[in-house]
Amino acid sequence: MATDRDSVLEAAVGVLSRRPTAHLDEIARAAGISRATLHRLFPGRDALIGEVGMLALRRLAAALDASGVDEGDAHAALRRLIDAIVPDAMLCAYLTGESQLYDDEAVNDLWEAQMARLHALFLRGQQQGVFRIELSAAWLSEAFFDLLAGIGWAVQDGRLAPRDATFSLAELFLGGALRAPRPH
Amino acid sequence: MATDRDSVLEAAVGVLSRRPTAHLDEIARAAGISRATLHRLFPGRDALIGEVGMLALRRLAAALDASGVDEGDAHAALRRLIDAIVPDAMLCAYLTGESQLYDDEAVNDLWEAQMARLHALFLRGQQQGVFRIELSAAWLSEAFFDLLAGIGWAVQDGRLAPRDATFSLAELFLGGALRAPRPH
DNA sequence: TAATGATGAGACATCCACGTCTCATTCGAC
DNA sequence: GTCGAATGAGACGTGGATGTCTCATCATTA
Repeated sequence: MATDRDSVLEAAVGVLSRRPTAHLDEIARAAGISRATLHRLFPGRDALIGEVGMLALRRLAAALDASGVDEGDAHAALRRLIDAIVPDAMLCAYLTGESQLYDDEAVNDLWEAQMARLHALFLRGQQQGVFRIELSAAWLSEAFFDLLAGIGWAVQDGRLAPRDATFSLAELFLGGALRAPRPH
Repeated sequence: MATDRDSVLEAAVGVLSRRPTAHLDEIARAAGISRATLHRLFPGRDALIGEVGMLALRRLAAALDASGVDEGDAHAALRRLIDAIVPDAMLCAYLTGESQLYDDEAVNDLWEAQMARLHALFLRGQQQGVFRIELSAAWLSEAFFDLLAGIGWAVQDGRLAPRDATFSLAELFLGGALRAPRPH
């Protein structure tokens, strides 16, 4: 049973990621609480979805902080970021997939702030000569997030072993993003 | 004004991709027809969404056919496939994002058939020694589709120039998927 | 043990999108 | 020009999810 808000939000992601239009009954059941308690924790459906988005963005921001992407070697920072964020890949997948989140101003602001950090990381990496300059930093940012979301789905659906997640993401993305020949 | 079914379906994708819960009024208006006519063309919302999925899958199948992915050099085939499918990237993006399509049996069957062709392409490429074997063919298939969807979004939202679409997809993905050092 | 707070279960009204219908108008064919 | 089919506009009933409420039960604490 999940009584605290974050536990409920994680349960909500598990349901909403698969069926974005799932009834609140179903979400409440998945969280092990009643619909009444769900309403006591979150005023309504919109609030719940918004809070899920904010949770995902807090996790993303925490991963960006923990991996120190804002300065230093871009290649190493990106590898640290991959290690840090892959456990929350499914949250990020929901973040990109749920277009309803774009209506939430608070979510949007925090989202753009984190994407700006990611964009800056790739731009710095290009200036450092480690990332390819034929591909725009904006595209690298977006593609990274797309693959991260893909990792989340593949793991959740059992098509990819959790053990292989970070490796698969890092090797595929860095293979296409790094300027230097692949180090072997 | 779009009177034929496919034109309506394309207009529907334009709306549904951004707001999957958009009202039928909005879809009809986007297609330039009335809600009554929309109902005459498609029995209901589920049917409409299912037909959108089938349209996307027909386009995908056509691209796979046209690029001849089922035999021959895998690398060249994949490049031909990218050229052929990028114009319909947004349709593919909707295909992966709309989880409701998973409930449609006809969509699911055709979807798995096309994904099997893609999977076979990567497997053959690995056997030919052109694709990396450290990454599973399943993951390569999925990642390719994730990036294809990302291309669709980036172009639609104006973050990527349509001219750069095929290049950005091909360079990033092939850079990570090809076994041989990048040819330059 | 008694009391307070939180939770679960259920009932209830409300709202809104959907599906269906009718009718006037328009377009196209002959 | 006339007829026929197709379309647009609008009204209407319905179903279902949501939000709110009440009440009984349970856990925690004094």
